Amino acid sequence: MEDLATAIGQTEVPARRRDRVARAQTIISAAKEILSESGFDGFGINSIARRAGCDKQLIYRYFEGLEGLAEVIGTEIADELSAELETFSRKEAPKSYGDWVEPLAIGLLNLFRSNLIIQKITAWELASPSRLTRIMAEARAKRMNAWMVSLRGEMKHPEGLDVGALNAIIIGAVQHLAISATAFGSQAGLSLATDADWLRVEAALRHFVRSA
Amino acid sequence: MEDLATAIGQTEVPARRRDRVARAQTIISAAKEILSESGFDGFGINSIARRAGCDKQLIYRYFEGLEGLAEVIGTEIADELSAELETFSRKEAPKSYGDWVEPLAIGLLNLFRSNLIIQKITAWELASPSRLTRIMAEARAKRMNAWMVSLRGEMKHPEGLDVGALNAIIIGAVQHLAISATAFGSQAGLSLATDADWLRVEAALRHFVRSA
DNA sequence: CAAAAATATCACCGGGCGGTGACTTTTTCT
DNA sequence: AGAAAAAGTCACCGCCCGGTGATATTTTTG
Repeated sequence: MEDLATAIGQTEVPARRRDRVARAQTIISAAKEILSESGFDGFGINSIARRAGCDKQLIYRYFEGLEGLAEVIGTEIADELSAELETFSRKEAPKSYGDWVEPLAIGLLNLFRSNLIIQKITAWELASPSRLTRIMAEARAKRMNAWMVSLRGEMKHPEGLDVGALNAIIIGAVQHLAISATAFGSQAGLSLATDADWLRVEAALRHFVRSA
Repeated sequence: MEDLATAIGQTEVPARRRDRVARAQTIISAAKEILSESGFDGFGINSIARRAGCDKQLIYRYFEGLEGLAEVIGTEIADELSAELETFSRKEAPKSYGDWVEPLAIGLLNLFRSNLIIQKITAWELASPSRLTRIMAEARAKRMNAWMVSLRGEMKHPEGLDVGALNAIIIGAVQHLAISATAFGSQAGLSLATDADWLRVEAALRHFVRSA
């Protein structure tokens, strides 16, 4: 990279031994790792700095403290989330509530299953809401809600169906199952370890939403 | 009370200024309060002793530390839970899956809604499992599972219904909604503050399980 | 090259935590 | 009554936390 710059003849950019953006990224990565592993328990100035291999002072300088760092991570997560949501939102005009909500439910399920950080943020905001959890969850929740209403706007609701309540139930179940699976490997006596287990869940979910 | 004892002529039981069991109960109550309010965040030796108005040493002496205290509280909670579960388990032989699971779902929903401690224990075990959370959740989970299988044994399952998966979904949803309601007052855009809100949830839940 | 600014590190503070030993006061036993 | 045991209090320890000022090192600028 630097070779390119000098070759072009720009103001030389010597391979800096001190690179702020790289450092900042290291810190962000360390914080994300900790968050995935231990949640907000280990999400502290000392712990993050230790894992990033730098002094905690840098976190204050680069991000103006933990809250700033949380904001950065929150928006990063939200961006990744937005991208993922797009991938399973475009189906043709749904014909029924089941048609509409089934891919939504399955998509969310897999999204939550595969994203440990979102699991931790969700779980911690339920167990121990704080400034930090709220900062992180805010951007994410905003995008998810926007996405949902955008989907909802596309279809007409059947008469007599309380779509808001039904969705809250479905989404709640999906979140709970995903979180419980990584925490215990099971939920309410149902093992949630193998792919076969999850296929059962998917089938049951489909059954629920289609028969509604 | 003491008057009665002396009147009868028993070995006099002077109104003790130091009463171990009363003290112990004070400590347990204090711990439960803290648990309801702050979860396992504030569930520490110092904090509990402060709230109970006594020295933390007593917690070590009476309960052999935090873990012992957690065990006592866990079994207390489990006992209360067992009693409550009995109250809505006895319906006549159910004729369908919906018949069987509807009162179960609604009962669990109201039980979780009204029991802050169980909410906190559940939420914390998902967010930050530890020795303490596990100790507390163990007795409770054991009784709940026993109760569920006892119910399950009473009915024959319709063919093609994955009862285990369906139940896991329903129970997960119920738990998540209750916890989310006390934490935010809403879930997935659905307000969960007023009784009317919860009636919507109950109706939607009934709709789900009946149509399954 | 030297001065200035950015970058990074270190040492230290107060405070809360869990945990423990030594102590005083009360109750019970003989 | 006096001794032993139980109940309760106090002071202290080491540890890790978040936070901050002073300092060392590197990079950029003039």
